[in-house]
Amino acid sequence: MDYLSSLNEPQYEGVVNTEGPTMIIAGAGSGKTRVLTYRIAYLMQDKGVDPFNILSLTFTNKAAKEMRERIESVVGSNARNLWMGTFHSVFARILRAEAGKLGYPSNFTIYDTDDSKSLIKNIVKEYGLDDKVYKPNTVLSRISSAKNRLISWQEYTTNPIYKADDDSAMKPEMGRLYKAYSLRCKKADAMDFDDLLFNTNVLFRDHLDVLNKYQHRFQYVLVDEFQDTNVSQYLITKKLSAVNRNIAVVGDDAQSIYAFRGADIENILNFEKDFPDLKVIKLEQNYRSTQNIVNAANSVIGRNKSQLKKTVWTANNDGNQIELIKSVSDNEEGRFVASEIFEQKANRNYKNEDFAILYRTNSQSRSIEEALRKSGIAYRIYGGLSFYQRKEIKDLMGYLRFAINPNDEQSFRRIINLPKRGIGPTSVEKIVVAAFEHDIPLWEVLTNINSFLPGRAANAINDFVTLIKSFMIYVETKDAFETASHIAKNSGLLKELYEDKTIEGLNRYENVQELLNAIKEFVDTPEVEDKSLNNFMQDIALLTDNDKENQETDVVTLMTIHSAKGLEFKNVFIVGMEEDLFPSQMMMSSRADLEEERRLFYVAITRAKENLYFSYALSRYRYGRLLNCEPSRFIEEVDPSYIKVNTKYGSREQKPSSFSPTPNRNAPQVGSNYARNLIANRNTAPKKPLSYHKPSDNFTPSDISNLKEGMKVEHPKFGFGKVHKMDIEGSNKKARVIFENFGEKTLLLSFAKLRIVE
DNA sequence: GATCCGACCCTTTTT
DNA sequence: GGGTCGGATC
Repeated sequence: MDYLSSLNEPQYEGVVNTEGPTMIIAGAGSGKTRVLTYRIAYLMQDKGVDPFNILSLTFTNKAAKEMRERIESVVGSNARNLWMGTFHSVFARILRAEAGKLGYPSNFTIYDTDDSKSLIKNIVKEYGLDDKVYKPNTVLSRISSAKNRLISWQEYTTNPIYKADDDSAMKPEMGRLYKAYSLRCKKADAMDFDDLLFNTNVLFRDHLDVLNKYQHRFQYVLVDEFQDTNVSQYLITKKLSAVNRNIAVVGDDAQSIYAFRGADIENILNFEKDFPDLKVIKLEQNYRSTQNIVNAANSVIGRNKSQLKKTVWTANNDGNQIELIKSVSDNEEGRFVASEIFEQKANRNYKNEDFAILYRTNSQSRSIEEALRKSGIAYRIYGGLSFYQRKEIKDLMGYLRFAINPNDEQSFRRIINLPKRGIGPTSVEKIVVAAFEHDIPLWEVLTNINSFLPGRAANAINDFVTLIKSFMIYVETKDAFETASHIAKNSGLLKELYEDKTIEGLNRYENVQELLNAIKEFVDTPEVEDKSLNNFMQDIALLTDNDKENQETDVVTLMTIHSAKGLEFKNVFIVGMEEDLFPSQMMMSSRADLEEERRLFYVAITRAKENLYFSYALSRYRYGRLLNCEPSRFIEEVDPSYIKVNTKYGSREQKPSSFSPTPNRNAPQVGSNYARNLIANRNTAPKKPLSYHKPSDNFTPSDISNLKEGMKVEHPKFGFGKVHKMDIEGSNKKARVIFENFGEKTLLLSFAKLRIVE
């Protein structure tokens, strides 16, 4: 095969070693995806394996989709028949086929995290427990981690170990909540994300005939990002491949960043125990990044105690040093990043798509976004609030879900009084409790509401039931698009949105239209045989924004480091490199946590192909307050020879001594690398204390698009000054302003905040 | 039961 | 900075 000739030795091994258990330890940028795709292509083309017999599990829908496309480009459209997807989507599909065996209908609802949390909130309230102690997040993560270790609520509530744990955590009711939560999900014919894996394990444990069927179907099993699998996922793959034993796992322990979600690095060790004849292949040559970036990354990850031995190296050029950018504030950080992108595009012919800005938390995107918008740089944000999490979308989805599964408690709560029907929380609570106490489905209570509620409320419910029944007929007889648009209109949702003429209202209306368009597209796809709403809704809860088609291509990418895993960009900015932010304050309590955080840093560094920037700010808005920040310890963890301080940005007063920490906090740092770096980089006199102008009380930036020479202006930092000259370079307008106390400064109009005084 | 307003919490990261 | 929740009021 000609495509095989392009592979190096271990890559080749990874592709053609198809029989028996294989573990591929793949360093960052070592061509992992290539090996995986070629391996599958090789199975199909050279070994004649039917794609229906290959199961390939990835971590994100996006990864699955990309891999399928790449395989398709080698072997053609037959690749569509591969079983390829995330653990959650593949096993949701299997669970729907086998649902009856577990006592679920095949149209069970998948609860997303919001559904789970709000159900927990309801239960905590019903039990009269303190919602400060039993926060939805805390409770859910406890339940989730139990499920991911395959601990059922029955086990949890009978084994005193868990009780003791919860008692000492001052949360003695956790077991009761786990039980109630599970029963309520079951009653609603709903599974949460963890149930999809948990119940697959139950299915394979209790129904050997089913297990047997899939064991024989999946002759070859591949698992990508193996380091991020949890126990529940691992056991599923282990069982599935127990007969044919053709299992290949691919991963990199250095990039394990999902321990918080139950991912267990032990899986790698267990794998060796479970499959003693395991063949281990190491991919160590990095083809992605420059020498400097690879070395910097190695110097970081070398600090972790727990890791598998491997040496990532590259034959690429040395490349440039990492540039360290210091800013006084998060807003300035945004401006610096934006102008660096602007400059690099102009000087080195990069396009927007060659840049990524990575951060630790989604909330950091705002200041960056603002700066990019102001400088006219097209960007796209991944993650954050996903399309399907928007209120108006959830509202419509609530109706769609409820028409398919009228026992879905969460959807019921969402839509019952939307639009207003005069049914308040009291009635809703009565209905839900009645269903539980009489042990009958929610829908049965609703259809016989007169036995449960008195007059006025009952009438409203009856109208609601009639409406839903009319929707159900559509669900049964029409395609997804007809059904959804009918429901959107006749539920009154669309009307309500249409009447809202505010900008946000318009936006919401458009979002609903976008959802309807997506459904239309689904219906119009020739390959889709089952065009029912039911089919459309199947794994919609498993989709995230990141899975959406990218409409614009030449855009700067903004995303969390977590979402960036598996991707690569020519130029990468890691922003917000500050203590308590990255590493996150929540990850500094234990060595294991800090090591995970460091692996995250490693992932971030290794996304870059050509140029890498670290950026930190001395102050930043967090929880609505302006906080002082210190540079991240991670900066000093990179061997200083790979870093240079960027002197283009930052105010002149504090130029070259740049990456000094603010003089406070940990005095014991003296003698650390930190202090040494500091001294090594200090090549000017000690920095002058800052004495910036304090903006006038009435300071509000003026519209400065028509700024003229001779105007008197106020700058929030530099104080008062006079516009000396206007410069225009391309689309870039600059003003040279002579400030009373700071002399001449050149300000980019797109960035500068100036108040025109006269 | 609906609506408005102030108090309070918050922030990891994702299927 | 923003989203949620509870209390006061209609």
